[in-house]
Amino acid sequence: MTRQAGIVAQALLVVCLLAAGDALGQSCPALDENEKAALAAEHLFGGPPSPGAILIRRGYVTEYDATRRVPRWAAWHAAPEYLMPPKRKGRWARFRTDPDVANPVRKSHYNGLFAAFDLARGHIVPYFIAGGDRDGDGQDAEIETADNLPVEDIDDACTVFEVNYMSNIAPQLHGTFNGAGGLWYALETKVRKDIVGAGRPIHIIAGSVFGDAPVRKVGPNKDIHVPHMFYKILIGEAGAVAFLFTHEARIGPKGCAPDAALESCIVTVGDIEAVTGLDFFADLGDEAEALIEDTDGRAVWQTLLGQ
DNA sequence: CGGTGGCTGGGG
DNA sequence: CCCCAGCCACCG
Repeated sequence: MTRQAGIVAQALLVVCLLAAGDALGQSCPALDENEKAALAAEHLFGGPPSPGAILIRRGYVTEYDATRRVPRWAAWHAAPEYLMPPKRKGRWARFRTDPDVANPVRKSHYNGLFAAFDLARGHIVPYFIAGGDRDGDGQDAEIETADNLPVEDIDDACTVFEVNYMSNIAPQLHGTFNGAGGLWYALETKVRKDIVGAGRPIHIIAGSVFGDAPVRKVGPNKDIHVPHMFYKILIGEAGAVAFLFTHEARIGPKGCAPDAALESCIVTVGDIEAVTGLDFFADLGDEAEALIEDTDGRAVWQTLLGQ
């Protein structure tokens, strides 16, 4: 190949990769109604916390806030068999445009935010629960055979792709929140290693909080809203424990500062409802709902940790 | 897509 | 101590 041809080939490669950078996740088989019902039943503990339209995925269920362009909440079942997703590299690492929302956020919309504001593409439903044989055909998204050849199950690959949809992403401060050393990372790590990884499956609901304070809006159209706070609720057999974290601003009287100890971020489910307007676990019925919402979060936390 | 890099915390 | 894991970023 001549030098000129080499330059042309290189340019073409770059163009193709730039186009692929905003790729759609469009190759996944659609879920039928029976599959959707089963997935909602698995992931959505106690019913949806709001009456809005929900998106049902293989690994989670979510309500996307199309106005603020971030997830409002997401709910998922975190089980030990889901802790083995393919290594997060190559196509498994790619953020994907959600084909199921209108005017979707694209990966490129976050370009430059990290350098300018330390805002990263933060997963609400984490990558590490995207594994497992979700469709029960005996094959995961990617396994190694005896011949050391990777074998792929497209349905389970879609679990991974859907976790990487940009509709599962919110702008999160990397250094002080989402990255190593941040409270969001610290809680995810505890869940992955010390709760689910220790053999105790749980249900999780997490989401964003917006209140009466100035909202930072980012992206090319300045329409991606940076949440004021984030919350996460863990539900186990002993009850629920809720965490409320300040991100850009504290809304209401609760919620810990970025440099607080993780345990000091524990609040009640009612505190999350007060600041979000959501109603969790409504399908349980008043008695069971009150029971799970009135449990001592700190005691539940210790139980989940096996202590 | 592969390669490389920064950051922090945990472990040998 | 260094090295690795898990968050990410950016480059061609």
